[in-house]
Amino acid sequence: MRVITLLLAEDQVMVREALAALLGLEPDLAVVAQVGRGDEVVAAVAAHQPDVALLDIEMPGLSGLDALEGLRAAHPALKVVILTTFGRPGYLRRAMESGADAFLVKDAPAAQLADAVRRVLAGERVIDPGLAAAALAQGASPLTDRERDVLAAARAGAGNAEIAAALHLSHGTVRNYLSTAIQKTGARNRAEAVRIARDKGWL
Amino acid sequence: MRVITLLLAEDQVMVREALAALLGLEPDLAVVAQVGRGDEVVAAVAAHQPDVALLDIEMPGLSGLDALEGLRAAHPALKVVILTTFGRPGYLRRAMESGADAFLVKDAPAAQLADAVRRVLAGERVIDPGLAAAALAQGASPLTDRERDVLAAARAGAGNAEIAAALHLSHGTVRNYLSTAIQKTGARNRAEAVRIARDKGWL
DNA sequence: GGGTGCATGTGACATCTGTCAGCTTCGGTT
DNA sequence: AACCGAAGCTGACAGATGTCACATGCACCC
Repeated sequence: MRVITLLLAEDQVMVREALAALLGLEPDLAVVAQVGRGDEVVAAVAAHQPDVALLDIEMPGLSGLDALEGLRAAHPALKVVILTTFGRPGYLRRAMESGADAFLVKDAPAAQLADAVRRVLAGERVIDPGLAAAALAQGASPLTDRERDVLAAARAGAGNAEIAAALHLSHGTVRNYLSTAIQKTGARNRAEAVRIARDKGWL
Repeated sequence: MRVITLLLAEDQVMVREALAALLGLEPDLAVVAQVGRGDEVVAAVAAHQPDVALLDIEMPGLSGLDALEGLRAAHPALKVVILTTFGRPGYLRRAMESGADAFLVKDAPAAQLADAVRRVLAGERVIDPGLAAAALAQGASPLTDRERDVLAAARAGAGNAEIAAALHLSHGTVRNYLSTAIQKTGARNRAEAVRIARDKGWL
C-alpha cells in the first residue's frame, strides 16, 4: 500500500499537533512536515514534496489562501486542502478560484479530514455542502474594489483622515465610498458595515 | 495504574476530536465525554463524573468561564483546565478568580496538555508563564462597570441612541462614558476603543 | 463629618460622519 | 459615436460623536 504524505500548516501548535495525532491514526497517511506560518509553506513543500498540503487560512506571515496561490504555479500535481475555522463564503469562493482541491471547516467531523485527503488524491473536489449552498445563495460581493479597500482600512477604527492618507485619496472620496458601502451592506454606520462585510466574506 | 478520566468541551468538532485523539495516545488518560456547547458541561460532568474537565472558553450557549463557575459549587473535587485560543490576560484573571486549576493556550506545545492534566490532579496549579507575566504587567481593567457595559453595547456598531435605550441611560450619559472609555484605552474613537478593550481582555 | 470615587445627568461646543448633488476622466460596450 | 460604470473629486448640509465644565446623589472610608 502506498502511503499518502502530508504537509500540515496551522498556526496553533496544540491544534496542529492534535491534527497530526488524528491523521497518524490512519495507516495510509503520514504527516511528513508541519509549519506554523503561511510564509513557510512554499519552502516546506519544496523540501518534503508531500502528496497533499493541508492549509489553515488564518496564519501569521501569509494567509493559507495566499500560500495556495504561491503553490499552484510551482507544484501543479500537489493537492491542497483548505481547513479553516470560519466557513465564510468569501473564503470558499477565493479558495476555489485559486485552485484548492478541498475546503473543510473545523466544525465538521474529524472523519471528513482523512476522507477528504483520500478523495482529492483520487481527483475529486471536496466541498462542505452546506457551505457551498451558502456561498451560492450569498453571491458575489456588491462592493467595488475601492469600497472594499476603504472598509478594510476602517476595520481597525481609523478615521476618515487616516484612511484618506493611507490610500492616497481625498477626504471626501473616502466618505463617499464609505457611504455607498454602508448602503450596500444595509448598515447604519461604518462599524456595522465592517462587521457585516466581514461576516459575509466580502472583506 | 489508575486511569485519569477526562471531559472535553470544545465547540469545533474537528479540533475536539483531534484533541481526543492526542490525549488517547497517553496510556494513563481516557476521554470519557465530549461536549460542543458550554451549557452542556454541567450535565455531562454530573453524568460521567470525570477527574478533570478540559474547557474551551469560546463556546456557544455558555462560555467555558461561565461553565466553570457553575461547576465549582457542585463538584469541588473536579479539576478544571481552561484551554483557549486567546491568551488574553483578562481571561486568565477571571479563570483564576473562578477557581480554575490550569490555564493553557492553544499556541502551546501539545505535550503541555497531558502534562497539565497530570499536574492538576497532583494538586498543582498550571499557568502558562509568559501569559502570567503579561497579566501582571497589564493589570486590571481601568474601566468602570458602566463604561464596560457601554463599550460592550457599542461593539456591534450601535449608535448612542440605541445604547442609551438598551441600558436605560440618557443620551448624554452614554457619550460621557464612551468619552472616558476612549481616553482610558488611549483610543481615538469608539471603534478603536472597542478593539483595544477586547484585545486586552477588558470586555 | 469630610473626602473620594462612581453613577447619572445637563448644556454647550467643535469636530467627525453620512448623505446628496454634481463634476471630470477613463476604459469598455453597444 | 453614444453610453455606462468605476475611480476620483468638490461643496453643502444635517445629524452623530467626542470633549468639557459642572451639577446631584450615593456609598465607602478615614
